[in-house]
Amino acid sequence: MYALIDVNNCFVSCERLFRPDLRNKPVVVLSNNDGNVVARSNEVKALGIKMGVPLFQIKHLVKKHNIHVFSSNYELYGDISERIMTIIEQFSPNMQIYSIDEAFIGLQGFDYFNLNELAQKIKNEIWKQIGMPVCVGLAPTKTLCKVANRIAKKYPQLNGTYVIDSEEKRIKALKWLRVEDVWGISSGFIKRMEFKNIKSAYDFTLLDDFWTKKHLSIVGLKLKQELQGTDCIKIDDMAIKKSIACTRSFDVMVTELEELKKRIANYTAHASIKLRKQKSDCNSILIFLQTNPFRKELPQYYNKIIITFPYATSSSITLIKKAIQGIEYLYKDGYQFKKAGIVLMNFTPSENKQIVLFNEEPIKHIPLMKVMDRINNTIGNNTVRIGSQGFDKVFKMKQEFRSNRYTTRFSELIQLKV
DNA sequence: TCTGGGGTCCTAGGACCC
DNA sequence: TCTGGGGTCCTAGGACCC
Repeated sequence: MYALIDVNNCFVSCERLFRPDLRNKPVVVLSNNDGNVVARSNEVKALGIKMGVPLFQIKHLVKKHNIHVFSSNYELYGDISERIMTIIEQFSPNMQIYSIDEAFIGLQGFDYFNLNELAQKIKNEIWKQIGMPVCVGLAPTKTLCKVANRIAKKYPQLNGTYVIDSEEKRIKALKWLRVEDVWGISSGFIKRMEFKNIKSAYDFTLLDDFWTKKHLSIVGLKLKQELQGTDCIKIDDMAIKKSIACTRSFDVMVTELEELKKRIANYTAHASIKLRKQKSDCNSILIFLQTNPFRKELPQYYNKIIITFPYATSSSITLIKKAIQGIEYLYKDGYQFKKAGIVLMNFTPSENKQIVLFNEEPIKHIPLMKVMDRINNTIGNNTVRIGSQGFDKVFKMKQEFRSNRYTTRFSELIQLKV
């Protein structure tokens, strides 16, 4: 058996933690630049406001229903998430953090436990220690856990937990769930199944294996078997990432290359810190640049380049140099740019670094980065930086409605003192 | 006027090999 | 005029997730 612990309306619940007066009131949290709705309270869901709609399209509803609006505050959400994960970790040595608000744990060896009691205990512990509401779904496969969790969320009388531990419960749950709500089934798959007249998740499990594999690939077949109760997706320690990205839409249109270079340098610095934190090096970086696709009346441009180097590095200096080469190559005069970003790729562990004969990177970068990270960790982000990052506010964003950094202000305070 | 960010996995096809 | 068979590895792009 596995358990899936999933925070209810995560970002909204984080905001409510420090604004208890907003419980039972309609609340939304927005994406960067206050663009789209990325989290909704139950009250907002009930109004029919969909995930991902742009704020400007629902301005009238915000006013009419007195919806409380927050800009995203990822520092806060990340910190709350970490605390929740620490509690979950205590229930099983076998854990996979799936996203900022979800984690699976493996329950091998829990045969003699009352699983529903265990689920309640996890839920109550997180509520008691942190004040965040979660639902817990238990089942023999991860995909069925997702189903169980959905049921736990949907029916309040279950008190936030549900266990699928019999064939009857499995079939009942799958007949209840619409196929488009199955984890891993999206519009592409639905389209390919159109003529099969499949309505429920249960209908999906009746498909022929051969047909499923042929049209929905191994992914679809695994999904089907998972729903049938065969464990196909193992717990996977996702602690080491395979790529690290930093991309941003700009608060304003940018036309100058110098401005783009500065922004790209900051994105790269940000990503390289994450890279060093997980003790990886990379040997390629993708850089992209694009205009605003919503402004169809303006000339459009999108381009990307992948720069690969014959050695692996995590040096901000080297990576920023490559990123700037990339943006210089991509830049075109006469366009108004709205978005840019970088992705670090092809990781190797730092400790068994391959020695390269013609490495162009000075060996001094390694201790230098260590010192830089240590200073920035203790005194505050960006206290020491690479010259090309400039000295402007680092990630300029429209954030009209941001809450306080309630839990992570420590470094800011020290910075003020300095 | 205003439209997010960060990931994973799979596959087809190209470029090689003998 | 006729032109084989069987592999591996890599990569870009697609599809999916939260």
